[in-house]
Amino acid sequence: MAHSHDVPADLTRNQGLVMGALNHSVGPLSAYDILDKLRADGLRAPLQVYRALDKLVERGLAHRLESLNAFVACADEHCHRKGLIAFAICEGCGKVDEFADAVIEERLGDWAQAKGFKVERTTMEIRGKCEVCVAQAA
Amino acid sequence: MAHSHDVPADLTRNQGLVMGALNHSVGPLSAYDILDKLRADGLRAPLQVYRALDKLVERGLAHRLESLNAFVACADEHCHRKGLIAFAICEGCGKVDEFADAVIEERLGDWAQAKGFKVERTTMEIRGKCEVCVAQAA
DNA sequence: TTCAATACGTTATAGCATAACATCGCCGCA
DNA sequence: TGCGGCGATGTTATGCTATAACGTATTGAA
Ligand SMILES: [Zn+2]
Ligand SMILES: [Zn+2]
Ligand SMILES: [Zn+2]
Ligand SMILES: [Zn+2]
Repeated sequence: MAHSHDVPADLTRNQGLVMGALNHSVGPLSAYDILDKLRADGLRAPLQVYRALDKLVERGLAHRLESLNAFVACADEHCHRKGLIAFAICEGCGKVDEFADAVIEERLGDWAQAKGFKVERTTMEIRGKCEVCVAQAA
Repeated sequence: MAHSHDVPADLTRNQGLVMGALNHSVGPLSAYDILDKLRADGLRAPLQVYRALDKLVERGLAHRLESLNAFVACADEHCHRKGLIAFAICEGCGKVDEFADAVIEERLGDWAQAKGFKVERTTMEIRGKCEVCVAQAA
């Protein structure tokens, strides 16, 4: 879960706190999870967290996992250069693996072009068990 | 929005009502949307809708769109034979196009095998504008 | 008939997200 | 220096999404 500690310095206080919470978590956190972790730092209302998350997601420092209603720190410094990002979410340990695949993206582009569909955003989330958890279950 | 009217006959009353609501909608419906449409038929509580939806999704007659917290009728009679299904959701008119792509699925399988990840379920949702809505915007 | 499985109905509650409004601090500019 | 815009913040209230917990009813075998 390589989390990048070289966080941009121009984050606001709340943004920094939220980013820190995400960076120090092994798995995704809901906005309310984050809020609970940050009450000691003075945060009190969900909106404070949501507003920070909006900015972080906008800047590509964090991602929203639609299928979990939760958020993770971006694990790939350069993911904003890539188009489609996929997430593999382990139901066992909660870890999230982030990856990009040019072939899938191209294939999707082909489909869109054929249909005249203008893609604005794609979410791809794979649920299952990671290697470690598969081994443990056996 | 080809909705299949040859719905299985063994649905329960509530399941049938919910399926009907989905079939007659041009776009996705939230559970609460469905509830409102079915109050006249006697449904009163969210749980009645959610329980029906669970069964319908389980049988592949409906799909849940994670990025919308909403549900659509399955548009492809044979989609349960296919693996990965993708949804293209138009932000303009709300229509949803359901399709399967073997290449994407294979590519995903390759990634999973390389990583030792055991895939259980995949959601792929593309947000954007359909051909009609793109034309209108121009 | 008896039992188990499934569906149903109802109330209450938990979890996720945003509206609306006031305030504050920063920075560019008259 | 003082004004004014803008973005971030703080706070309260509210709305939307989903499930827990309980009891009843129906069905369909053994
Ligand atoms: Zn990323
Ligand atoms: Zn795992
Ligand atoms: Zn389908
Ligand atoms: Zn459209």
